[in-house]
Amino acid sequence: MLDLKRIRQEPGAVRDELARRGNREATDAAVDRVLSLDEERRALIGEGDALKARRNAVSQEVGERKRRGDAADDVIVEMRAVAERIKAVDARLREIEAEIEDVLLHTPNAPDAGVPVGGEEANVVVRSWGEPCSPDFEPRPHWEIGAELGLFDLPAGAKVAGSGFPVFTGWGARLQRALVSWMLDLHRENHGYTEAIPPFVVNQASMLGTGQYPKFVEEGDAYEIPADGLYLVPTAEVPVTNLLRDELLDAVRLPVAYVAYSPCFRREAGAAGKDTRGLLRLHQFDKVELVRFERPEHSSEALELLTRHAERVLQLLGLPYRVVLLAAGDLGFSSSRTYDLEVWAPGVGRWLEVSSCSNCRDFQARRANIRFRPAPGEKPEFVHTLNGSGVALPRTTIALIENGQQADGSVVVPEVLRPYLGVERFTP
RNA sequence: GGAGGGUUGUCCGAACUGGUCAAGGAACUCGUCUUGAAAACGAGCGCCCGCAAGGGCUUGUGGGUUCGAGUCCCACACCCUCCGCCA
Repeated sequence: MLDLKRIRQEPGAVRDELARRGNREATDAAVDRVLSLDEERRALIGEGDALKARRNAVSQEVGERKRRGDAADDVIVEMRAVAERIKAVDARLREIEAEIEDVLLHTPNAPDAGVPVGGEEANVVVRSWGEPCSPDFEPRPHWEIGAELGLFDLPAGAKVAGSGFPVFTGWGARLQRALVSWMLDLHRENHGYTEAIPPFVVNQASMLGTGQYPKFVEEGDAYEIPADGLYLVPTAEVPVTNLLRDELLDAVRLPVAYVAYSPCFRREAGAAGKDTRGLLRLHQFDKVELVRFERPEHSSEALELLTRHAERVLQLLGLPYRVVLLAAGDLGFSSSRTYDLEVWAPGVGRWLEVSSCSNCRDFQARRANIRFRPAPGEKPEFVHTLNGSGVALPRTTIALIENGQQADGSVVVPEVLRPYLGVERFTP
């Protein structure tokens, strides 16, 4: 959520920042709406406060008169009218504040200054690692290899739950478990993260805290459990970031860094029929997520650090990848700056997004009310929150299969996973 | 699912039958004192509106009763105890 005070103080700057996302008309309208509502709001506060001051003074007088045994009927009659008026003013004020909140909750984060303007086509590859080379035989797509080696059974998953709910079997299942264990170990031992297993459902306050509510939910992308007011987590970012919701942290506790495994559930309402082949796009998938809470002045460098931590996973797996700085129009709702990690998959002949590392600055912290006291005696400030996949499993699995495939139909297992799996390759 | 108890500020914790500023303490900040510190003492220590003076709000959340609600009523959330059910 953007800072109402800042919108009031520098509306022009806020307009320009938001316009970088590419829909100036809509964002300008939101800012203007907030400004006019805020003006009305402050006028009503003035009126209401004056009435309440009168009420407080008279109530005190009534108390004194009653204690003395005097009558107070005359002012009590006056106060009935004042109380009515206060109720009306407060009711209108609540409406206005709810509307301001509604607009603000639907308004995305402002992109960082260094973020390129434009849509997806304006994304910038900032670096790459490894050679996206194809083998000297015709590489096959992962769904063929997977079926042949019995790594997963998509028709079975479709029967049990529906299309997009995969079933991993045999070495494929063990590979998922190995990847999760190894990634958690890597980030905990080498990168200093605290391991966490969060709830896989969250309440509405949590969805609001990280920015999924209201938009993501309204657009039908979340799995809901109406009977309990819960949602299946679309990413561990939601429960883990909300671990510190409504907390006032000691500055010495920062940074806080969590690595968490969770399955992720997404309805992908807007993406029907797109990239549906094999494991490319799923309704349920596993992910290891990195979440950091930082002092504001450290969040920019923390995003670089967190991105390097995610990259380390791909390097150790030996998968060629590139780092893409997202343009403003391609940014997620809550993010001010995002690096996508895209891994090369020769079988499908494409770069696949396996991680998205974002600095949300104070956008989520303001929604979730996550603060810290910079120094003893100073005012609490909002922390900056960051998150990134470290990394998502299915597309990493695709890359492992398609990059590891051999002419004889076997798939070579990366060295780092061998202690977890006990084999060097998967064979037919 | 049933019964009971609870939720007060950064933390701890009080407030009889509704009528002062939500007592007091701890921590923290500034100041006085001190060679320095501790102790002691004084002030400050949440949010909103306002240039300011000042005013308003804040006892889990949301309603209600009342001139006036931490206090009374209703609903909900969460925590604790017990019963039931159950991995």
